[in-house]
Amino acid sequence: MAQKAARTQGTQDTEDWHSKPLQERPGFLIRRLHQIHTALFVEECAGESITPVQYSILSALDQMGVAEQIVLARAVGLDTTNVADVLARLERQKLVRRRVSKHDKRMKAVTLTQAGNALLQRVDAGAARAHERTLAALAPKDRERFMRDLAKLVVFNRDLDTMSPGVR
Amino acid sequence: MAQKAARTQGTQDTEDWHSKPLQERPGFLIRRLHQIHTALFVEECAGESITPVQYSILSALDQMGVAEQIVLARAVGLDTTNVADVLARLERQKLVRRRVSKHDKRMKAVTLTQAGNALLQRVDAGAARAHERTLAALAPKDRERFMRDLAKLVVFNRDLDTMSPGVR
DNA sequence: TAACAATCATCAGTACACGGACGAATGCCT
DNA sequence: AGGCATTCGTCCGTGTACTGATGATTGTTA
Repeated sequence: MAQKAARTQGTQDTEDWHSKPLQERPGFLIRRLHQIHTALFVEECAGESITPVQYSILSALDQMGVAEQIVLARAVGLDTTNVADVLARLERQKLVRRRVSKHDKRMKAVTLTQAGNALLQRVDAGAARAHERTLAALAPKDRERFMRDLAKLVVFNRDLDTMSPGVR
Repeated sequence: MAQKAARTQGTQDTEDWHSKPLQERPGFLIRRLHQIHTALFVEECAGESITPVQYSILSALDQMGVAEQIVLARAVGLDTTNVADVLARLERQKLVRRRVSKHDKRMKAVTLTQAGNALLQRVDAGAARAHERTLAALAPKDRERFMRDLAKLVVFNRDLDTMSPGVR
């Protein structure tokens, strides 16, 4: 499908691709924006030593109450290895608790501790500011549309990264 | 302007921020899109064992001819530690060559080898396809606007990540 | 010229991010 | 019940990404 929408100005074909400056390549800009947001997040949450990914996991946990690692992995869009890694760090800081699930002894049920919950509260405003600053260069209208497009791109490709198999 | 457009679904203030689903947070979506593009890139360049970052560095090198590590770092938006790390891998694969600069013995001048150039050629089409697929969910018009906004966001914040000091 | 600050690369340490392999537990299927 | 594929977590290895510290070199300035 979709085999040759060349011709319309931009969209040059694979030919002269590598002469395209980095600044105009989607992958490059996406990576850079990711870096920028991470830097802003850490800056806004200074003193609390937390990262965007950890914040995502804690947030998800807050919204879900209890969750197995694999459920968490799907929720935040990471593979299970990575989630286990991050959770180990969070557990070391006593922000979450992990215990073997009673129903299925293969699984580990994860919960937020009080400390975890408290951290989430403290960090909340900083996280909001970081997100706000990330998009600050766009006018409100553009910002909303940008977010919609972003969501569309992510949803469209949700099936091809990490947790490909049993999604559903 | 825009001081409390609450009510209209989105844009709530920092208050109930953490009740916002992950799927609607900029940082989350940006991270996911970055993952997706990386996955697509690797998939499209299968067999050639190369990553987007390595491709960026090789591309930059191709466009610049020769470059010191620090120049390269600024060009691709990475810190010098990371660049040195990636370059070490590329050098191990004989894709680049590093030698101490004659003018300034603190610096290392980096060049593309023939193998590096050849790899760049081979990978080019795959890289283009990956970029194309990353944005496939958007109509051409939306795609262009999205890219413009993306560039705007990155430029707006160029000074706060990594190579902050001597950038002009 | 001799002390000094700045610059560049590297090293060590930490954190994300993934694939592959493995053991334990589970569910199914005969 | 016994076998067997699947699922879940973990371990190992690789690759990005940054901070902080260190050593070598350079440029400046007293």
